[in-house]
Amino acid sequence: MKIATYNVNGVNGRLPVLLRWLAETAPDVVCLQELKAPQEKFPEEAIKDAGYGAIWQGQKSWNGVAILARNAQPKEIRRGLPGNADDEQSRYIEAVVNDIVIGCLYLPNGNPAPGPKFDYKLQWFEQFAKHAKQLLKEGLPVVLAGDYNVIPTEMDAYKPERWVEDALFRPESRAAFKKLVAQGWTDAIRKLYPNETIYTFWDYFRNAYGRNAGLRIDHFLLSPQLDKRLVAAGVDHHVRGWEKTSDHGPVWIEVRDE
DNA sequence: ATGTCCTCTCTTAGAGGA
Repeated sequence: MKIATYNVNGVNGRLPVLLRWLAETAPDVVCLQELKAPQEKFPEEAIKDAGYGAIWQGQKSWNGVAILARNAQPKEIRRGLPGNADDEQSRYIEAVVNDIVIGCLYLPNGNPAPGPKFDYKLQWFEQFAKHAKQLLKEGLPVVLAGDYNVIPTEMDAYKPERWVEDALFRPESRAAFKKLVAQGWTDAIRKLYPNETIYTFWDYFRNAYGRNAGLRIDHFLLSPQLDKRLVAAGVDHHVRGWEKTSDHGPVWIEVRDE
């Protein structure tokens, strides 16, 4: 079973790219972020015609998350984080597909830092970590997939020294990610590729993709019950080279069926 | 500082966000 995450950067603006990638790689589950579309403008029909059931939480202009399942309907567990009821930003949605709990997240960017946006990032992170801990306690196969907006280590940035003041790489962000993983999660990409340079995002500026000046900020965290089933992972980085493409590439893992 | 590209609006240019 192949599970993917993809920050599409506008689900309608990128629809041809999304559909082309779905047809080419046929992932079983897809977590999408940055829909940038209100609830009623999600391209439900086109995605259904491509063979995918979907649940989504939209928002005008910004954010927005969705879970797609091939030839199936994701069974929704929740939208929004528990304890975050007054959060107006659509950043989390959770469903069960094939007995696997799929948490799809779009963690706040947090720039400029320091400032209120960075405070919001850290507060959201804390709420998310609290929920993640609860999920671990349930002992189920769980994947938390999405755009974490965190560069975990120096290995994960083309020029880490350029990012030290940035909300994606500040010590507080890295520490929050590290603390989350330490609850008992496995960073799937890093587990399978402990020493390789792997990027999931390339800025639109300065030909970043052409120079492979990227960042690794889209992650899969696996609970122990899913980690033991992990067989492969990768980045469909060629998609980042397509016309009218997102600044992120799709990232995927493959897990054994049980 | 800059670069690019998305979406929305007091819309066809500019603002805000990433």
